[in-house]
Amino acid sequence: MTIRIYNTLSGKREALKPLEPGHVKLYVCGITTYDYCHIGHARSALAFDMIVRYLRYRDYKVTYVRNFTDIDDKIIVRAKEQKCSPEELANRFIDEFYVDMDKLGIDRPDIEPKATEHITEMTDIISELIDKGMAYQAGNDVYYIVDSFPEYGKLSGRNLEDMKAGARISVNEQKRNPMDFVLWKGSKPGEPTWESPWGPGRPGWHIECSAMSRKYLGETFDIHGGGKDLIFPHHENEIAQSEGANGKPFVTTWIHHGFVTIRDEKMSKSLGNFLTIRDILSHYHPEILRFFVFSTHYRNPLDFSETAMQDATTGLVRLYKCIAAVSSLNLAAGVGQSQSVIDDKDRLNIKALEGRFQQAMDNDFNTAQAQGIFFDTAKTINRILKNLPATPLPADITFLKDAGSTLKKLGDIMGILREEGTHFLDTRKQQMLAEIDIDETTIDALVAERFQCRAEKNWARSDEIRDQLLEKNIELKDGPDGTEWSVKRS
RNA sequence: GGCGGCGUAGCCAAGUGGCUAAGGCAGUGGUCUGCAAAACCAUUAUUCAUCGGUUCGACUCCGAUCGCCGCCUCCA
Repeated sequence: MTIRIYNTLSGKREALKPLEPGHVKLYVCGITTYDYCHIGHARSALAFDMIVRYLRYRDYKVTYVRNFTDIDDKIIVRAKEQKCSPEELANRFIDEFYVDMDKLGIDRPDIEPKATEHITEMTDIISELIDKGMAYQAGNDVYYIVDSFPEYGKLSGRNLEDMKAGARISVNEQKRNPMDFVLWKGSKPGEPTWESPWGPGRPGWHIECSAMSRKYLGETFDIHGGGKDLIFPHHENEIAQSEGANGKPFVTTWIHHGFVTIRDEKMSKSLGNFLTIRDILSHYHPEILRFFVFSTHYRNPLDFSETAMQDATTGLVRLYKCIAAVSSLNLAAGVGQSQSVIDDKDRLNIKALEGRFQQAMDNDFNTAQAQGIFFDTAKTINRILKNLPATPLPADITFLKDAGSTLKKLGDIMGILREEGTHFLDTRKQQMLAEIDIDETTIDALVAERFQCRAEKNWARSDEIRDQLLEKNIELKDGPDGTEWSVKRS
């Protein structure tokens, strides 16, 4: 089976064929470091984290590069506002970014280059483009000549004529063609500057990715990724720069993920409708955010709402309850005299888990389908658990425990089910308990009183206690070994 | 205006032309229970925005229409 990936360049799903067999080289556009990250950034980081984990699970070696844009207009403006240097501002938000990434359990990429540490690599490419007649200096700026690259527009499906017709680009007297874009900006007083053959200045936005990807992954590599909003102009311009300078294809496969929306509108700083990662993580467990993110295919829009987060919570708790129940099975308890209670259909269903998971994920990383398979498996496991006799066959217990381990192993690719089931549920219980107006001692006392009442068949008082606790969002569960309680979400 | 995408049950969401249109949430009936809860079982789309076309066969391909969203300016 091969992994098929949707390629923005061709508009089709294509089989993954790394240029170097078995080794995938991946470059992802990272953040501009001037503010806290919102959940749109989280989706990007999570999507590529999942992709890298899946490729590694499928035995590919992966070299994963993700950059930091640490010099740019927004950084300069924000630094001025906050009365610090652009460098200080950038470093501060890189640190904050790592705080969020660590909380989300996202692995670090192999290489995380910063734009400001690769100025020479950028000026090299700019010089090459000038030598080839594909760029020109105008004043203290250097521009790319879009007309020199006949394939300009091939990624975004545009042509220069159409773009000029609907041009919203501000007129710049220096440019020969309004579509030409800046490679190097002459510096204004007070701005960070670097020396260059064209005078002091700083790089344009697009050139950093051309320069850093070439340095770390070569002139041609397998996958380049980012948000859909980067298709034009950012990635289109990268192609023009890199293919122009190198005279070789730049990237085989372009992966672009969809946006996080709120009430079906793109979450963005300019609309002011964004929620930061730390906003969300102060209310929800990181795995709940991950479960939510992966409930929709990565290319589709993902609409954030409290309801959707509640659904994700319910779903993840359901899976955790299942694996907690399996891990609490005691292998030594079985004395082996009973027969297997697992019928062939259920056995096959559980055995098919990993194969079905791979089939879903091979098809353009279909995590939504993969989650469906998890639920389907959990349902089967729960059914078997229900039918398990007091002294189950040890082989049955082993079979179930293996199924639980497989769920955890596959869940780890999406970054879920990483905790022990009982630990996750207990922690959650404690957190929810802290939010409501009752303590554990009181609950235990009432439960004990109710136990006595039930023994005396005093159902009136027994129900009264249950209702009283339910008012505080405490749900009771009477089992053969006594009464358990849990905190209900209000 | 140009380009791209989406429209599948009350809600969310898979579906790589052909086997019963996954799965989750919510709902309903049942098993269990003193009654509940959880879990399990059953049930919930003769139909995939609409209308045409291609095909032996279409949710899936093509065209048109309607609606929504995104990009074309910084953006994940």
